[in-house]
Amino acid sequence: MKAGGVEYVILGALSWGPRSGYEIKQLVDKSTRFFWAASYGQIYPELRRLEAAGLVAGAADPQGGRRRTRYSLTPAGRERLCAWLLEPSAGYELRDEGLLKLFFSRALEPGEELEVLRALRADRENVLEQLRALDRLGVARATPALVLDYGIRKHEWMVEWCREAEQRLAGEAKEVAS
Amino acid sequence: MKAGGVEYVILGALSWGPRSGYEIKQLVDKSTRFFWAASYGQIYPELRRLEAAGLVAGAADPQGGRRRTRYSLTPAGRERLCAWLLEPSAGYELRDEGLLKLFFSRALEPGEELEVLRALRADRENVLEQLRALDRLGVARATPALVLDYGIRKHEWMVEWCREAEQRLAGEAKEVAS
DNA sequence: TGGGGCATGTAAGTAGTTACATGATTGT
DNA sequence: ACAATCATGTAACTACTTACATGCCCCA
Repeated sequence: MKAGGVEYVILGALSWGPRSGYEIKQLVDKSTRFFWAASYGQIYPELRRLEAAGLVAGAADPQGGRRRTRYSLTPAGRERLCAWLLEPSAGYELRDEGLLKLFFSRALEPGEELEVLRALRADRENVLEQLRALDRLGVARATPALVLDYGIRKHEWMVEWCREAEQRLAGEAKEVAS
Repeated sequence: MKAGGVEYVILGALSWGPRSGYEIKQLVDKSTRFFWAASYGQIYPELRRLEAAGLVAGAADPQGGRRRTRYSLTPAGRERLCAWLLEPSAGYELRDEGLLKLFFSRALEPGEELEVLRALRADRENVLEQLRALDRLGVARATPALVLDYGIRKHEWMVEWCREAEQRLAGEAKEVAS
Protein backbone atom coordinates (compact mmCIF):
# COMPACT_ATOMS: atom_id res chain seq x y z
CA MET A 1 0.00 0.00 0.00
CA LYS A 2 2.94 2.39 0.43
CA ALA A 3 2.91 4.17 -2.91
CA GLY A 4 -0.56 4.86 -4.27
CA GLY A 5 -3.10 4.58 -1.52
CA VAL A 6 -5.95 6.32 -3.25
CA GLU A 7 -4.63 5.37 -6.69
CA TYR A 8 -6.44 2.04 -6.91
CA VAL A 9 -9.71 3.33 -5.52
CA ILE A 10 -9.78 5.74 -8.46
CA LEU A 11 -8.68 3.21 -11.08
CA GLY A 12 -11.25 0.76 -9.73
CA ALA A 13 -14.06 3.31 -9.77
CA LEU A 14 -13.21 4.27 -13.35
CA SER A 15 -13.19 0.58 -14.37
CA TRP A 16 -16.98 0.83 -14.02
CA GLY A 17 -17.15 3.71 -16.48
CA PRO A 18 -16.13 7.39 -16.75
CA ARG A 19 -16.60 9.51 -13.67
CA SER A 20 -15.79 12.98 -12.35
CA GLY A 21 -13.85 13.54 -9.13
CA TYR A 22 -17.10 14.46 -7.45
CA GLU A 23 -18.77 11.26 -8.61
CA ILE A 24 -15.82 9.17 -7.43
CA LYS A 25 -16.13 10.75 -4.01
CA GLN A 26 -19.84 9.87 -3.95
CA LEU A 27 -19.11 6.28 -4.88
CA VAL A 28 -16.49 6.06 -2.15
CA ASP A 29 -18.85 7.50 0.46
CA LYS A 30 -21.58 5.02 -0.47
CA SER A 31 -19.44 1.92 -0.67
CA THR A 32 -15.70 1.66 -0.21
CA ARG A 33 -15.58 3.98 2.79
CA PHE A 34 -16.41 1.00 5.02
CA PHE A 35 -13.06 -0.56 4.10
CA TRP A 36 -11.22 2.22 2.29
CA ALA A 37 -12.00 5.92 2.72
CA ALA A 38 -10.84 8.82 0.53
CA SER A 39 -11.29 12.61 0.69
CA TYR A 40 -11.41 15.34 -1.98
CA GLY A 41 -8.00 16.42 -0.80
CA GLN A 42 -6.66 13.09 -2.07
CA ILE A 43 -8.90 12.50 -5.06
CA TYR A 44 -8.42 15.68 -7.09
CA PRO A 45 -4.61 15.84 -6.89
CA GLU A 46 -4.37 12.10 -7.55
CA LEU A 47 -6.60 12.39 -10.60
CA ARG A 48 -4.18 14.89 -12.12
CA ARG A 49 -1.19 12.74 -11.20
CA LEU A 50 -2.78 9.70 -12.83
CA GLU A 51 -3.57 11.71 -15.94
CA ALA A 52 0.04 12.90 -16.17
CA ALA A 53 1.09 9.25 -15.86
CA GLY A 54 -1.23 8.29 -18.71
CA LEU A 55 -3.37 5.94 -16.61
CA VAL A 56 -6.55 7.99 -16.89
CA ALA A 57 -7.79 10.51 -19.46
CA GLY A 58 -9.94 13.52 -18.58
CA ALA A 59 -12.50 15.01 -20.94
CA ALA A 60 -14.56 18.15 -20.44
CA ASP A 61 -18.19 17.12 -20.06
CA PRO A 62 -20.11 20.17 -18.79
CA GLN A 63 -23.65 19.87 -17.41
CA GLY A 64 -25.35 23.07 -18.59
CA GLY A 65 -23.14 25.98 -17.58
CA ARG A 66 -21.60 23.83 -14.84
CA ARG A 67 -18.17 22.66 -15.79
CA ARG A 68 -17.25 19.03 -15.23
CA THR A 69 -14.34 16.81 -16.15
CA ARG A 70 -15.03 13.13 -16.49
CA TYR A 71 -12.10 10.75 -16.44
CA SER A 72 -11.87 7.34 -18.05
CA LEU A 73 -9.38 4.48 -17.76
CA THR A 74 -6.76 4.28 -20.49
CA PRO A 75 -5.56 0.81 -21.58
CA ALA A 76 -2.44 1.42 -19.49
CA GLY A 77 -4.67 2.28 -16.53
CA ARG A 78 -6.68 -0.90 -16.89
CA GLU A 79 -3.47 -2.91 -17.09
CA ARG A 80 -2.20 -1.27 -13.92
CA LEU A 81 -5.45 -2.02 -12.12
CA CYS A 82 -5.44 -5.68 -13.17
CA ALA A 83 -1.80 -6.10 -12.20
CA TRP A 84 -2.57 -4.71 -8.74
CA LEU A 85 -5.62 -6.97 -8.34
CA LEU A 86 -3.41 -10.03 -8.81
CA GLU A 87 -0.54 -8.79 -6.63
CA PRO A 88 -0.21 -10.04 -3.05
CA SER A 89 -1.92 -7.66 -0.62
CA ALA A 90 -0.58 -5.85 2.41
CA GLY A 91 -3.38 -7.22 4.58
CA TYR A 92 -5.45 -4.73 6.52
CA GLU A 93 -5.03 -1.91 8.98
CA LEU A 94 -7.63 -1.44 11.65
CA ARG A 95 -8.14 1.25 14.27
CA ASP A 96 -11.03 0.24 16.40
CA GLU A 97 -11.63 2.54 19.31
CA GLY A 98 -14.36 0.35 20.76
CA LEU A 99 -12.10 -2.72 20.88
CA LEU A 100 -9.27 -0.67 22.36
CA LYS A 101 -11.62 0.44 25.12
CA LEU A 102 -12.78 -3.10 25.79
CA PHE A 103 -9.16 -4.20 25.91
CA PHE A 104 -8.33 -1.75 28.69
CA SER A 105 -11.72 -1.71 30.44
CA ARG A 106 -10.38 -3.59 33.46
CA ALA A 107 -9.40 -0.16 34.76
CA LEU A 108 -13.10 0.44 35.47
CA GLU A 109 -15.52 -0.98 38.05
CA PRO A 110 -17.01 -4.35 36.96
CA GLY A 111 -20.41 -2.85 36.16
CA GLU A 112 -18.87 -0.18 33.97
CA GLU A 113 -16.92 -2.83 32.05
CA LEU A 114 -20.25 -4.15 30.85
CA GLU A 115 -21.17 -0.65 29.68
CA VAL A 116 -18.11 -0.58 27.41
CA LEU A 117 -19.19 -3.84 25.83
CA ARG A 118 -22.73 -2.57 25.34
CA ALA A 119 -21.40 0.58 23.69
CA LEU A 120 -19.33 -1.59 21.34
CA ARG A 121 -22.43 -3.52 20.35
CA ALA A 122 -24.39 -0.30 19.77
CA ASP A 123 -21.61 0.91 17.43
CA ARG A 124 -21.70 -2.30 15.43
CA GLU A 125 -25.49 -2.26 15.26
CA ASN A 126 -25.32 1.25 13.93
CA VAL A 127 -22.93 0.31 11.11
CA LEU A 128 -24.99 -2.81 10.40
CA GLU A 129 -28.06 -0.62 9.90
CA GLN A 130 -26.14 1.58 7.45
CA LEU A 131 -25.10 -1.47 5.45
CA ARG A 132 -28.62 -2.86 5.44
CA ALA A 133 -29.91 0.47 4.13
CA LEU A 134 -27.38 0.22 1.28
CA ASP A 135 -28.58 -3.30 0.63
CA ARG A 136 -32.22 -2.16 0.45
CA LEU A 137 -31.24 0.32 -2.28
CA GLY A 138 -30.25 -2.82 -4.16
CA VAL A 139 -27.71 -1.22 -6.44
CA ALA A 140 -24.78 -3.60 -5.96
CA ARG A 141 -24.09 -6.49 -8.33
CA ALA A 142 -21.46 -9.21 -8.64
CA THR A 143 -18.35 -8.68 -6.49
CA PRO A 144 -19.55 -5.39 -4.96
CA ALA A 145 -22.66 -7.31 -3.83
CA LEU A 146 -20.39 -10.02 -2.47
CA VAL A 147 -18.51 -7.43 -0.43
CA LEU A 148 -21.75 -5.93 0.86
CA ASP A 149 -22.87 -9.40 1.92
CA TYR A 150 -19.55 -9.84 3.71
CA GLY A 151 -20.03 -6.54 5.54
CA ILE A 152 -23.58 -7.28 6.64
CA ARG A 153 -22.92 -10.84 7.76
CA LYS A 154 -19.70 -9.84 9.53
CA HIS A 155 -21.51 -7.13 11.47
CA GLU A 156 -24.30 -9.53 12.35
CA TRP A 157 -21.67 -11.89 13.67
CA MET A 158 -20.01 -9.11 15.69
CA VAL A 159 -23.31 -8.01 17.24
CA GLU A 160 -24.02 -11.61 18.21
CA TRP A 161 -20.54 -11.99 19.72
CA CYS A 162 -21.11 -8.88 21.82
CA ARG A 163 -24.41 -10.20 23.09
CA GLU A 164 -22.83 -13.47 24.18
CA ALA A 165 -19.89 -11.70 25.78
CA GLU A 166 -22.31 -9.46 27.68
CA GLN A 167 -24.03 -12.52 29.13
CA ARG A 168 -20.73 -14.10 30.05
CA LEU A 169 -19.56 -10.92 31.78
CA ALA A 170 -22.88 -10.43 33.54
CA GLY A 171 -22.72 -14.06 34.74
CA GLU A 172 -19.23 -13.62 36.16
CA ALA A 173 -20.34 -10.47 37.97
CA LYS A 174 -23.13 -12.43 39.67
CA GLU A 175 -20.77 -15.24 40.69
CA VAL A 176 -18.40 -12.78 42.29
CA ALA A 177 -21.28 -11.13 44.10
CA SER A 178 -22.62 -14.40 45.54
CA MET B 1 -9.92 9.98 18.06
CA LYS B 2 -8.81 13.38 16.71
CA ALA B 3 -6.70 14.62 19.59
CA GLY B 4 -4.61 11.93 21.22
CA GLY B 5 -4.43 8.86 19.06
CA VAL B 6 -1.62 7.09 20.81
CA GLU B 7 -2.45 8.75 24.13
CA TYR B 8 -4.92 6.11 25.32
CA VAL B 9 -2.82 3.17 24.21
CA ILE B 10 -0.14 4.45 26.55
CA LEU B 11 -2.47 5.26 29.44
CA GLY B 12 -4.09 1.84 29.01
CA ALA B 13 -0.77 0.02 28.96
CA LEU B 14 0.35 1.84 32.10
CA SER B 15 -2.92 0.95 33.84
CA TRP B 16 -1.49 -2.57 34.02
CA GLY B 17 1.62 -1.34 35.83
CA PRO B 18 4.75 0.76 35.20
CA ARG B 19 6.43 0.33 31.84
CA SER B 20 9.20 1.84 29.74
CA GLY B 21 8.59 3.13 26.22
CA TYR B 22 10.29 0.02 24.91
CA GLU B 23 8.03 -2.25 26.93
CA ILE B 24 4.92 -0.37 25.78
CA LYS B 25 6.00 -0.91 22.19
CA GLN B 26 6.42 -4.63 22.85
CA LEU B 27 2.98 -4.84 24.40
CA VAL B 28 1.49 -3.04 21.41
CA ASP B 29 3.23 -5.35 18.94
CA LYS B 30 1.98 -8.42 20.75
CA SER B 31 -1.59 -7.33 21.28
CA THR B 32 -3.16 -4.02 20.32
CA ARG B 33 -1.50 -3.83 16.92
CA PHE B 34 -4.32 -5.96 15.51
CA PHE B 35 -6.75 -3.14 16.22
CA TRP B 36 -4.50 -0.22 17.15
CA ALA B 37 -0.87 0.10 16.05
CA ALA B 38 1.78 2.49 17.40
CA SER B 39 5.43 3.18 16.55
CA TYR B 40 8.41 4.43 18.59
CA GLY B 41 8.09 7.67 16.67
CA GLN B 42 4.76 8.21 18.40
CA ILE B 43 5.38 6.57 21.76
CA TYR B 44 8.48 8.38 22.97
CA PRO B 45 7.34 11.94 22.18
CA GLU B 46 3.87 11.20 23.54
CA LEU B 47 5.33 9.85 26.78
CA ARG B 48 7.08 13.17 27.34
CA ARG B 49 3.93 15.10 26.44
CA LEU B 50 1.88 13.06 28.90
CA GLU B 51 4.47 13.59 31.61
CA ALA B 52 4.41 17.34 31.02
CA ALA B 53 0.61 17.15 31.32
CA GLY B 54 0.92 15.30 34.64
CA LEU B 55 -0.89 12.17 33.43
CA VAL B 56 2.13 9.89 33.77
CA ALA B 57 5.27 10.03 35.90
CA GLY B 58 8.66 8.75 34.77
CA ALA B 59 11.23 7.31 37.13
CA ALA B 60 14.79 6.24 36.32
CA ASP B 61 14.98 2.47 36.72
CA PRO B 62 18.27 1.34 35.18
CA GLN B 63 18.99 -2.30 34.44
CA GLY B 64 22.68 -2.68 35.22
CA GLY B 65 24.51 0.02 33.29
CA ARG B 66 21.62 0.24 30.88
CA ARG B 67 19.50 3.27 31.52
CA ARG B 68 15.76 2.89 31.54
CA THR B 69 12.81 5.13 32.41
CA ARG B 70 9.67 3.46 33.59
CA TYR B 71 6.47 5.46 33.59
CA SER B 72 3.47 4.99 35.80
CA LEU B 73 -0.06 6.39 35.75
CA THR B 74 -0.73 9.34 38.04
CA PRO B 75 -4.19 9.63 39.61
CA ALA B 76 -4.98 12.27 36.98
CA GLY B 77 -3.88 9.84 34.28
CA ARG B 78 -6.12 7.09 35.60
CA GLU B 79 -9.01 9.52 35.73
CA ARG B 80 -8.40 10.53 32.13
CA LEU B 81 -8.26 6.89 31.03
CA CYS B 82 -11.52 6.02 32.81
CA ALA B 83 -13.28 9.08 31.42
CA TRP B 84 -12.22 8.05 27.91
CA LEU B 85 -13.36 4.45 28.44
CA LEU B 86 -16.89 5.66 29.22
CA GLU B 87 -17.01 8.26 26.42
CA PRO B 88 -18.80 7.45 23.19
CA SER B 89 -16.38 6.08 20.58
CA ALA B 90 -15.57 7.24 17.09
CA GLY B 91 -16.24 3.75 15.68
CA TYR B 92 -13.54 2.16 13.62
CA GLU B 93 -11.41 2.89 10.59
CA LEU B 94 -10.50 0.06 8.30
CA ARG B 95 -8.23 -0.12 5.28
CA ASP B 96 -8.51 -3.57 3.87
CA GLU B 97 -6.60 -4.03 0.64
CA GLY B 98 -7.95 -7.54 0.08
CA LEU B 99 -11.57 -6.38 0.29
CA LEU B 100 -10.85 -3.44 -1.99
CA LYS B 101 -9.44 -5.85 -4.54
CA LEU B 102 -12.44 -8.14 -4.28
CA PHE B 103 -14.70 -5.13 -4.69
CA PHE B 104 -13.11 -4.20 -8.02
CA SER B 105 -12.20 -7.69 -9.23
CA ARG B 106 -14.86 -7.65 -11.95
CA ALA B 107 -12.19 -5.97 -14.08
CA LEU B 108 -10.49 -9.40 -14.32
CA GLU B 109 -11.40 -12.60 -16.16
CA PRO B 110 -13.86 -14.78 -14.16
CA GLY B 111 -11.19 -17.33 -13.24
CA GLU B 112 -8.90 -14.63 -11.90
CA GLU B 113 -11.73 -13.22 -9.78
CA LEU B 114 -11.65 -16.46 -7.83
CA GLU B 115 -7.91 -16.02 -7.31
CA VAL B 116 -8.55 -12.68 -5.57
CA LEU B 117 -10.98 -14.35 -3.20
CA ARG B 118 -8.52 -17.14 -2.46
CA ALA B 119 -5.79 -14.60 -1.73
CA LEU B 120 -8.17 -12.86 0.68
CA ARG B 121 -8.77 -16.11 2.51
CA ALA B 122 -5.04 -16.84 2.69
CA ASP B 123 -4.49 -13.41 4.28
CA ARG B 124 -7.15 -14.05 6.89
CA GLU B 125 -5.81 -17.53 7.62
CA ASN B 126 -2.41 -16.03 8.15
CA VAL B 127 -3.67 -13.50 10.72
CA LEU B 128 -5.76 -16.22 12.36
CA GLU B 129 -2.63 -18.31 12.83
CA GLN B 130 -0.86 -15.35 14.47
CA LEU B 131 -3.76 -14.88 16.86
CA ARG B 132 -3.84 -18.59 17.69
CA ALA B 133 -0.13 -18.49 18.44
CA LEU B 134 -0.79 -15.64 20.89
CA ASP B 135 -3.56 -17.68 22.44
CA ARG B 136 -1.25 -20.66 22.91
CA LEU B 137 1.13 -18.43 24.88
CA GLY B 138 -1.83 -18.05 27.20
CA VAL B 139 -0.85 -14.67 28.60
CA ALA B 140 -4.12 -12.81 28.26
CA ARG B 141 -6.64 -12.55 31.09
CA ALA B 142 -10.05 -10.93 31.56
CA THR B 143 -10.95 -8.31 28.96
CA PRO B 144 -7.73 -8.76 26.96
CA ALA B 145 -8.63 -12.46 26.71
CA LEU B 146 -12.13 -11.44 25.64
CA VAL B 147 -10.65 -9.34 22.84
CA LEU B 148 -8.35 -12.16 21.74
CA ASP B 149 -11.36 -14.49 21.62
CA TYR B 150 -13.13 -11.90 19.49
CA GLY B 151 -10.19 -11.73 17.10
CA ILE B 152 -9.83 -15.48 16.71
CA ARG B 153 -13.53 -16.17 16.28
CA LYS B 154 -13.95 -13.25 13.89
CA HIS B 155 -11.11 -14.53 11.70
CA GLU B 156 -12.54 -18.03 11.78
CA TRP B 157 -15.82 -16.55 10.59
CA MET B 158 -14.08 -14.58 7.83
CA VAL B 159 -12.19 -17.65 6.58
CA GLU B 160 -15.46 -19.60 6.49
CA TRP B 161 -17.20 -16.80 4.61
CA CYS B 162 -14.41 -16.82 2.01
CA ARG B 163 -14.74 -20.58 1.57
CA GLU B 164 -18.47 -20.30 0.95
CA ALA B 165 -18.06 -17.37 -1.42
CA GLU B 166 -15.43 -19.33 -3.35
CA GLN B 167 -17.91 -22.17 -3.84
CA ARG B 168 -20.64 -19.76 -4.91
CA LEU B 169 -18.32 -18.09 -7.42
CA ALA B 170 -17.02 -21.40 -8.72
CA GLY B 171 -20.62 -22.59 -9.13
CA GLU B 172 -21.58 -19.51 -11.13
CA ALA B 173 -18.57 -19.97 -13.38
CA LYS B 174 -19.72 -23.53 -14.18
CA GLU B 175 -23.26 -22.38 -14.94
CA VAL B 176 -22.00 -19.77 -17.38
CA ALA B 177 -19.76 -22.36 -19.02
CA SER B 178 -22.60 -24.87 -19.52
C1' DT C 1 34.35 -10.64 19.54
C1' DG C 2 30.36 -10.29 17.58
C1' DG C 3 25.41 -10.76 17.08
C1' DG C 4 21.08 -10.02 19.15
C1' DG C 5 18.19 -7.93 22.26
C1' DC C 6 17.44 -3.86 25.41
C1' DA C 7 16.60 1.03 25.42
C1' DT C 8 15.96 5.74 23.74
C1' DG C 9 15.46 8.77 20.55
C1' DT C 10 15.04 11.95 16.01
C1' DA C 11 14.74 13.67 11.07
C1' DA C 12 12.61 13.40 6.99
C1' DG C 13 9.18 12.17 4.48
C1' DT C 14 4.36 10.60 3.29
C1' DA C 15 -0.41 10.42 3.80
C1' DG C 16 -4.47 12.10 5.17
C1' DT C 17 -8.05 15.32 7.20
C1' DT C 18 -10.25 19.66 7.76
C1' DA C 19 -11.76 23.72 6.61
C1' DC C 20 -12.30 26.90 3.47
C1' DA C 21 -13.11 29.23 -1.17
C1' DT C 22 -15.47 29.65 -5.47
C1' DG C 23 -19.26 29.53 -8.50
C1' DA C 24 -23.03 27.50 -11.16
C1' DT C 25 -27.65 25.04 -11.18
C1' DT C 26 -32.04 23.30 -9.54
C1' DG C 27 -36.04 23.26 -6.97
C1' DT C 28 -39.28 25.64 -3.61
C1' DA D 1 -34.66 34.57 -2.69
C1' DC D 2 -32.82 30.85 -0.58
C1' DA D 3 -31.17 26.35 0.33
C1' DA D 4 -29.35 22.34 -1.36
C1' DT D 5 -26.54 20.09 -4.43
C1' DC D 6 -23.18 19.87 -8.17
C1' DA D 7 -18.37 20.57 -9.00
C1' DT D 8 -13.51 21.72 -8.33
C1' DG D 9 -10.02 22.82 -5.85
C1' DT D 10 -6.16 24.24 -2.12
C1' DA D 11 -3.63 25.54 2.30
C1' DA D 12 -2.68 24.33 6.69
C1' DC D 13 -2.40 21.08 9.67
C1' DT D 14 -1.94 16.60 12.10
C1' DA D 15 -0.71 11.94 12.26
C1' DC D 16 2.12 8.39 11.22
C1' DT D 17 5.94 5.57 9.17
C1' DT D 18 10.58 4.68 8.08
C1' DA D 19 15.05 4.71 8.58
C1' DC D 20 18.62 5.84 11.02
C1' DA D 21 21.81 6.83 15.19
C1' DT D 22 23.53 5.76 19.67
C1' DG D 23 25.19 2.79 23.16
C1' DC D 24 24.95 -0.74 26.57
C1' DC D 25 24.41 -5.67 28.10
C1' DC D 26 24.46 -10.72 27.68
C1' DC D 27 25.73 -14.95 25.87
C1' DA D 28 27.98 -18.30 22.92
